[in-house]
Amino acid sequence: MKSKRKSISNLSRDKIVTEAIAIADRDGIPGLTMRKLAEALGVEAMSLYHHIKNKKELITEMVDAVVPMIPRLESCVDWKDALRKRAGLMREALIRHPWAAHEFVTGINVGPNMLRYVDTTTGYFLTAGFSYKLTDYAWNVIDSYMYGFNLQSQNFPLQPSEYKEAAKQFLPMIPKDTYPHMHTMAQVIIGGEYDGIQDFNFGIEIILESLERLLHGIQGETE
Amino acid sequence: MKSKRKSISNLSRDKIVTEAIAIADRDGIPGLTMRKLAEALGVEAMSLYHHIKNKKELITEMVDAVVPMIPRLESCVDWKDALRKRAGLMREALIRHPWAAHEFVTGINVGPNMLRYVDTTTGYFLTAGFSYKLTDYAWNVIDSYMYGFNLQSQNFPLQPSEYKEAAKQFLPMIPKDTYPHMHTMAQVIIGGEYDGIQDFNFGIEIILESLERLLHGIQGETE
DNA sequence: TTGATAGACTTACAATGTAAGGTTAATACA
DNA sequence: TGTATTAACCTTACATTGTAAGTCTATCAA
Repeated sequence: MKSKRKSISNLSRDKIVTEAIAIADRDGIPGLTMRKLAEALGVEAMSLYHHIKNKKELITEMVDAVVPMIPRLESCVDWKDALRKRAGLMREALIRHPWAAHEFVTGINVGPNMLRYVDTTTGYFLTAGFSYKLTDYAWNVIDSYMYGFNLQSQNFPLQPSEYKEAAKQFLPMIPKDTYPHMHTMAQVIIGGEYDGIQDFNFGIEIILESLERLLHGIQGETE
Repeated sequence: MKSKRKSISNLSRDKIVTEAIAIADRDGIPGLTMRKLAEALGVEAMSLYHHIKNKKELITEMVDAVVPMIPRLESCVDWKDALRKRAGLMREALIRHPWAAHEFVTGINVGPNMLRYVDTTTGYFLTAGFSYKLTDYAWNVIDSYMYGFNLQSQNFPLQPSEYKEAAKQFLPMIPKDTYPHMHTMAQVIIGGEYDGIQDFNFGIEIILESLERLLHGIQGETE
């Protein structure tokens, strides 16, 4: 008598989460209010509380729902390629859902998608021959970078095409004698030989390269 | 006739910012309310608005006030040592002010301390011989990692000493056939050969090592 | 039929940032 | 000295938020 009800409830729960993600994608988490969400679902705000405990729990569900599905490592695929693919997929997810990076990084997530995601990632490293300890380290470096990069770039107020003009505008605020390096840096930007915060992949490659050297024991410099 | 007023105003502004930082350190940014802040200063909430435009501006000031003072690169000091030092100082600041990482990463900051901080950092790279473009890339990788790592570890709900017990508790939620790698990882944790999210420095060393190789042109693998 | 209950609704409240405007005391100038 | 200006603070008020508490209703088991 309970299982039947539960399935109906779950359906509604899914609809709530889906709609909440759509709203958050548009308006951010502050723009996701219970009233607005309810209205979008043709319902009153308090009705939502029959399906979710509170807003925090809703966000937890939303986070798990946007965890990207990353492919299992097939034996023939290089672990580095697998991690590149994973980084690309996560980056796409973070771009599609601009609120998500902050939520991933803040607070714990143990939804089924996240668990699968983490398990697969861990598998990449273990299969490649990393120790458990090194796997944890490596995984952490990559994710810290991924989240940090995306948070920074998502919140950066300018488009690459606007850099030149902005730099020109701010140059007077950066006198050469106080900030010599930044002054020149800004001039370089104005000169057009430069295009600002770029290339997520640069960092991924940097990190993967060092990890590979660690894996092959080329140099034990781990401090 | 105006400058005299201004100095009094600035003094109050500083006191507001200082007190706001103290409150945020204790209660976080959500716990920093205008009323609470005013009360701590022996004043009514609306009085604050004579010195600051709004809460957002206040936070901007707070952020700049906690930017660590990093030493200028003296010619004899290795650029990597300078960056290690910088990372350590920033990490201390982020630990002392748990709200700060999020604010650094979210929204732009052009206060005088931040400008000096960025200028000095840029100087490390340029002096070492990095191009402007590579300097920007490198600076970005390090900061993305720094912010990402701190956000993750600060929000991680467990102390290292609690890992073992937590892992034991969660093990049933991680069946071996669904999550084979994580299952073993959790067992390793229980086995005690492992101590969880650790070592900020690991990532810094990893990144610095690759950057040095790029600087010396050992391998052009930058994708 | 009856009565339990899932699921929606109504009302209400406390907490928040801050707009609008009032009060007071110090300063600038006649 | 007297008067006008104004910096600094205060009072009141409001819209917006999450959500507690309780109500109504249609469905389904008995």
